[in-house]
Amino acid sequence: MRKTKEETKLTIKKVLEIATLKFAEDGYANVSLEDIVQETGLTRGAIYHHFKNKKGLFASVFEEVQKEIAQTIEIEAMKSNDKWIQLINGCRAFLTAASETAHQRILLIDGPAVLGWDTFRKLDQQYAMSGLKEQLIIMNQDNSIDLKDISVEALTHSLSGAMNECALWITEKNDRHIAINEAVQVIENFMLGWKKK
Amino acid sequence: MRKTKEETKLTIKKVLEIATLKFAEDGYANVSLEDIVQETGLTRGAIYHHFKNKKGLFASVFEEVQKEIAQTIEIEAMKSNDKWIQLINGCRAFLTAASETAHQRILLIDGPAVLGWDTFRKLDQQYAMSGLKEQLIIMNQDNSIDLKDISVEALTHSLSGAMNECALWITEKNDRHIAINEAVQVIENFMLGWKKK
DNA sequence: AATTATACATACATAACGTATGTATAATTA
DNA sequence: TAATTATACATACGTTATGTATGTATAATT
Repeated sequence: MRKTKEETKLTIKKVLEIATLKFAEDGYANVSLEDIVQETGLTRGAIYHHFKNKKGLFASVFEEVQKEIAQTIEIEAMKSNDKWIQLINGCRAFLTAASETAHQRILLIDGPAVLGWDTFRKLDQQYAMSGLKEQLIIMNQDNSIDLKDISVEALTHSLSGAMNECALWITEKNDRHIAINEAVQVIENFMLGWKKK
Repeated sequence: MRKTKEETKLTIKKVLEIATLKFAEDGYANVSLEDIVQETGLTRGAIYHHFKNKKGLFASVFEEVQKEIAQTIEIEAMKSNDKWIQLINGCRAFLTAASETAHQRILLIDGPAVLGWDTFRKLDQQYAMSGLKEQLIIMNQDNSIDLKDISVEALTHSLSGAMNECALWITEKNDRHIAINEAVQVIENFMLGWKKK
């Protein structure tokens, strides 16, 4: 009955993939472990062996999605050397990724509710917001922007919140491309006040 | 066993009050109807008589909290005749109310997850965001601001999202007063680009 | 005065979570 | 390589929470 380490990795991956799909489609509360069990062809025992409980499984799923998006952003942002363009491109990449992926329900809706605000914040900080904050600090230091007496933390949270909400808004628009542009334009205008020309 | 209409009103009010407290403290998922039943001294039957189910009870609670905050904002905003000051005061009032009330978990965290994004958005639109959007449109028309080619919708969502996130951030800071000021400053700066001098 | 509607209570069916335990076999050690 | 141990699951069960069906007393209505 015991599987090889390679096989084990595969089963975990399989569970995560299916759980991600189900959670994204139906929402955490509407997915029972039994659903996941059936689609994976495993049993409850298997899942409880690899994950602490339903919430633990969700946490793993959440982190995976988070990582994936963070990577996408990093890649897109780094396509330019201009710090300002990096910022804007990063924002666009987030809006695109977070609104297109079927995973946004996991990331933005169920995430905070299931994990709790503090846990969510820690993870969001680790993967998503730290990058944004650092970028702002760097830009402030090398004079790409001048934040003056503005609180970087408040600014970071404001931008992050604005983009999270926009991602959800974009998803329900029929022409996502237009909506993304509109959102990026707003975000860029938000920052324009601090831009050093 | 049957109560008079007055008494009925009171029981409903009692259930709502206790449910609000419990949901705010422990979160929707961690509150069982049994908890509420015990604290109200009623039975499950009573609750299912007045509300469709647990989610329905939460929806009622959510709407109450929403209404309450909307009122506070309206009152604060209308203390000035200057449209710009109305906007900023409204934002400050929201940040204050949504971060100080113990109800923010209901409003910002559980709300979207339990009700679903679309329902949440509809209610949020009805009570919170419509006011903001209207204010922006009015200001744009009477030349308090000039939004140019910016999408009002995208702007509204951005501001709303920024403030929601800030409200949560403010709550976990030890000096809320300072944090509120920092957040208001950011929001005001966001809008400054469009302000007609 | 008779009827009806309603504000609950009680009892039960169902579903979902989580835990305890068992087992086969891969991995490790002797 | 034989013996031991650790682990990847499966099975079975206990518990809890939701929701539904039904009963009953009494306020409201006719």
